[in-house]
Amino acid sequence: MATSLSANQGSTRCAFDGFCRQDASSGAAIHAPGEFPCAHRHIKAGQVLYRAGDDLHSIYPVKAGCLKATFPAEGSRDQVVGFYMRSDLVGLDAIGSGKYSTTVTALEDSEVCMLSYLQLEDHCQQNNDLRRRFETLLGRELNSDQGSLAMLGSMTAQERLATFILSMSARFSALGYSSSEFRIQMTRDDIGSYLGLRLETVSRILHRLQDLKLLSINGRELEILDRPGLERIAHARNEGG
Amino acid sequence: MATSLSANQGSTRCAFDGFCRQDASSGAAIHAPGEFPCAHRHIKAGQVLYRAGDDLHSIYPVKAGCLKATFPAEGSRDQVVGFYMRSDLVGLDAIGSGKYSTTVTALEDSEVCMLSYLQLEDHCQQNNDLRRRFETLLGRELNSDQGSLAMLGSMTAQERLATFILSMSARFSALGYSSSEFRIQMTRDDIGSYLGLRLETVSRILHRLQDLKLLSINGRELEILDRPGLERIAHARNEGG
DNA sequence: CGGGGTGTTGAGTCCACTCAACCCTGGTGG
DNA sequence: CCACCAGGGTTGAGTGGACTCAACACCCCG
Repeated sequence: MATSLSANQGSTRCAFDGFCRQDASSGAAIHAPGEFPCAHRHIKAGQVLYRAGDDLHSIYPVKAGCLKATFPAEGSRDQVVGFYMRSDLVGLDAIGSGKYSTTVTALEDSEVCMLSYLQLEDHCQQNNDLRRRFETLLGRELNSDQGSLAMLGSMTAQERLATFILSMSARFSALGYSSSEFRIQMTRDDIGSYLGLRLETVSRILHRLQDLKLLSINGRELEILDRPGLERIAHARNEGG
Repeated sequence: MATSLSANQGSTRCAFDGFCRQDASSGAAIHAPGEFPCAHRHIKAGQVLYRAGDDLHSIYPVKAGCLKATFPAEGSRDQVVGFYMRSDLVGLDAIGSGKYSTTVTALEDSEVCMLSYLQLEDHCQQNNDLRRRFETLLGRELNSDQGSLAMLGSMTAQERLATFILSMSARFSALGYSSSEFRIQMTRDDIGSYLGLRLETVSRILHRLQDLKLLSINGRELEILDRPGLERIAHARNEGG
C-alpha cells in the first residue's frame, strides 16, 4: 500500500525543526531554546492558505498534507510554480516585497504552523544558528527554482516527467517514506502546468513510461520499477555523444 | 545612440547602496554607517567570476558591465538562468548550500565588488536595516525566478521574446538609462538558452517583431517602437476570451 | 586573406498541442 | 436501487510551431 502524505508519523525530523515545535499529542506549543510557540491551522482540500497580493504576515511550515503554489498569469489559467510537502516552508515568496506573490492551495486536507514573520525576524536576530538555518532554506528555495528553470528550458516532455518523478521520490525519501512507491496528490493538470505541458501529454507520457516498464501508474498511485532507467531518461542529453 | 551598459555614471543610486560604497574617482573604499570596505574586481569579457561547485566566499554587487549565470546541465550545453547588470547581486545562488550552484561569466568587460560573506553576515547581524535590505534582495531574486518559471511554462516563443525585451527595458530604465533604446550584451544563443528557445528561433522572431513594426533590431542594438503592441503580445493569452 | 564567432534565412521534420470523444469514479437525489 | 452529473483521466486524429540541418552573410581580428 502506498504511503499517504497525510500520515503523521509522530516525532518528526525535518528542516524547520528549531523554527517551531509542537507537542503532537496535546497540540500545546513547547518553548525550547531557539524555538517559539506558534498557532497551527487546518486547510481543507481545495481551500486557499493565502492569495497573491496578500500582505506577508506569517511563514507556514507544513506539518502534514500537500499544497501547491500558483503564480497569477494575467488572463491565462494560473501557472503552478511549486508543490509543498511536510517540512517545506510556505510563504517565502513574500520575502522582499512584503506581499505574497503566489496563491497557495491545499491539494488535500493539510496542516500548517503559523510563524509570525515579525516574531521570526526577532528570533533570527537573537539566535545566530536559527538565522543561518532560515537563510539556508531561502537559498534552497532559490536553487530549486533555478533547477526547475533549467528543466523547463531544455528538456523534452518525457525528460521532464522522469525528472519530476525522481524529484518527488527524493522528497518522499527525505521524509522517511518509501522512495519507490507513493501517492502523488496533484492532478495531471497541476503536473502539466508545473512542467509546462498539457494534461493530455502528462497522461500519455506516464503511460509510455509504464509501457517501457520504468514505472507503474494507477490513478495517483505511482511505483518506480526501474530507477536507473528513469535516470537515464531524465539525463537523456548526455547519451551517446 | 544606444546607451551602453558599461558606461559608469558616477554617483549611483542602486539596490546595494549600503552594502558597499566606493569613491568612484579614487577607487578608495569609504567607511560609512552600515557600510564597509570591499575590494573590487575587473572581469574581462568571456572570463569567469566563479564556477558551479566553488565554495561561497563572496557576494558580488555589479558595478558595471553585464554577466550571465549558467546552470550545469549534465551532458547538454549549460543553461542560462539569469543575467546580471549594475546593482544586481551576484552570488546569492550559493546561500543555503555554501557552494555556488551556477557559473557566472562576463558578457562584456565588467566590474564587481567583493563582499566577504562572513563579513556581510556580521554586519547584517549588527545592522537591522542592512539585514532587511539583504533579505529583500534575496526575496526579489526568488520572485524573479518564479516569474521566469511561469514564462517558460506557458508562453509561445513570441510571447517570451516580447516579455524578455520589456523586462530588459524595465531594468535599463531602473538604472537611469533609456527604456526604449539600448544594447543587449548577450548573444542570440544566450537569450535562447535563457528563454528555452533555439538561437535560430530567437533570430527569426526578433525579425518578425520588427516586421510588425514593434521594434527595430540591428545586431545587438534594440529600439522599442511600439511598447503597447509589445505588451499586447507579451500578454497575448488574455486576448479575446 | 583566411578563420572563427555571430547572425540570418530556408526546407523539412517531429513533438507537443488542440479538439474531441469517451471512460471511470464518487457523490447526490429521486 | 438507479439516474444523473461533475471532475478527473485516457485515448485518438490532425495541426502547427519550434526544432534540426544546412547554407551563407557579416564582422572583427590576426
